Amino acid sequence: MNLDIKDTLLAAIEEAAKAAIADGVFPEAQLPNIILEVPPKKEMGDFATNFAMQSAKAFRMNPRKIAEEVTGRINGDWLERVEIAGPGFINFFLKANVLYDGLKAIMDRGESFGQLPKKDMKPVQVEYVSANPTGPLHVGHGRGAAAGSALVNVMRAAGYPVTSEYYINDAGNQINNLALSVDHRYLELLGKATEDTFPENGYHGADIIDTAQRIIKKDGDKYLNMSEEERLNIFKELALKEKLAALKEDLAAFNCEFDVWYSERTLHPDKVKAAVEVLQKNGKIYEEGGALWLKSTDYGDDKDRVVIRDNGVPTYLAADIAYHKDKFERGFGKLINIWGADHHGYICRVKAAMSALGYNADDLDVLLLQMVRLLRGGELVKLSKRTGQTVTLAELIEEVGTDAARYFFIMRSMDSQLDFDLDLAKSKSNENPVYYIQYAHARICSIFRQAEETGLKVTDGVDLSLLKDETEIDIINKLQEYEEEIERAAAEYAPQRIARYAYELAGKFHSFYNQCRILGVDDKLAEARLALVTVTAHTIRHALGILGVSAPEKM
RNA sequence: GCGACAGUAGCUCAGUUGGAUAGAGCAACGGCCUUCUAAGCCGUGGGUCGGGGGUUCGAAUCCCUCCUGUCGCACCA
Repeated sequence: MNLDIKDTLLAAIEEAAKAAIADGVFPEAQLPNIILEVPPKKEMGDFATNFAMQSAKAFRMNPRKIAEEVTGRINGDWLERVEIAGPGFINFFLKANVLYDGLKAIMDRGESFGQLPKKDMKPVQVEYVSANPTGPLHVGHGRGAAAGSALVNVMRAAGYPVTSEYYINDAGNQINNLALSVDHRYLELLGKATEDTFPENGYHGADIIDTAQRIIKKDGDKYLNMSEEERLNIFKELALKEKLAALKEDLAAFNCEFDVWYSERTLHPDKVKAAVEVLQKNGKIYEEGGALWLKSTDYGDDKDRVVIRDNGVPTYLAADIAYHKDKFERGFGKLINIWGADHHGYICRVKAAMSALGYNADDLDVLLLQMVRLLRGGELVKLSKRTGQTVTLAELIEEVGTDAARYFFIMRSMDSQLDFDLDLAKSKSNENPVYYIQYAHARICSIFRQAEETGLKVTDGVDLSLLKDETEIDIINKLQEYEEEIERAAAEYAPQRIARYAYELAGKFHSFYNQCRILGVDDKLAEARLALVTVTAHTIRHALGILGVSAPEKM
């Protein structure tokens, strides 16, 4: 509910409790943290607190007795009445004008409703997707893309200073394997190699063959005359450029924008070297078997980890340590990484490295995204990275659309496995939650169009107290919760809360729509209702915007 | 073996700073379109919150233990 009235109420409870202590009714004791909640039933009032039960032990008193003493000391012109219920809940019933004042306050916010004040804090970085540029994004990356961008959006709405970043793994073995794969396909297409000699760690995707074909179309067989090394270097850069461009295109089509594209290559060799030197200086590196090891076991890891191989080449971890060190050096106070759950074993060693560098490992939060399984016709779709048998994000968007795909990815909490039902996502039916929300928005927009024709509009003198229907009250209450929901979703890194909120708000609107008419009723009432749905449409649009889902005006 | 995450209605899932009679969608059943979009609304039925212990006024929620599922446990990334 409305944050102001909540603060007023909290203060009133605290004051009442302190007054009771001053009166000698309660013993001197530390007051518990007072919690206000919206009760599950309307008969339980607009707000409730379990303060009496919380403090029963400290006061050594019966909770109901405590509740009586507190309620006897609370009054305010915003309060209709107070009741004590159950084991000692205190239920507050607010005067109706509080509700209408709250709605008026939202109306006055206009387009800014849903945008919380900027927080005064060090910038936060969210790094997500960061898939290797060795092939197209698949559905698993899609979940990361949807969850990450929604998290960025909701944190920005909550006022956090957020920078989004994509780490491009454009150095290391996988890029060499990419070059080898393209090269082999190139030779194959020119009849100089056969499938059975395909590189062992090569990429089998059809996109690699496409790349080779494009090379031939453009330059023919001219690369056959070069040394293999020369050719591989050219193919490497060419393929990398192409894969990266495709990746950016896929993400843009999926409503994901990144502030920074960070190249791993810029870490080599200086920043990697510098990071290792700091670790050495801190005594967290030792040599064994010709390799340099990080003493990650000092920080709870199962075993120590190699950072520089015996051949002198840094491991992936070494680059990652340098990368995260660089993030902190860029001034971020909080780092959030979104990783696939299959990388969870990696968390401990990276955090260990941060501690070993002298940073606070708690300033790095790694969010794990559980796996996605695809269902079609009730059957599991078999996927294999090894053979290139995947469903790409582009194919998914093609099949079900960005809106449905994003909503489905976001609506489940990150740590639940997701069964993505392709048939459900593309069904234009009442089984599909994303359409349910969009439909509510489209219905309101339809009303706007007709209201305009009849000349109905909201004026400064609108009388909101005419909104007395239960479905109207429900919507107003729900609207009041929106910014608190944004705050929680951001603090808990839980964008799925916004998906659910949008669904629930849409549901309240649909109930209202079937219960009450806007056009054709008394002018003053029509105006009040138009005001109500105007704010509702804005809020749905805002929530969908956080989710990266469109809010169509017609369906 | 170790670890992360899950186990809640027939199905898919909400609900973790401990709170009132555990919620929603789908599926099932019964109603609502001469009026602003029926992609909608209203109603009915449906549960040993994986099992067992513990903590306390109170546990789906916290602790211990066991069972089941998924994913990991490289000088790969």
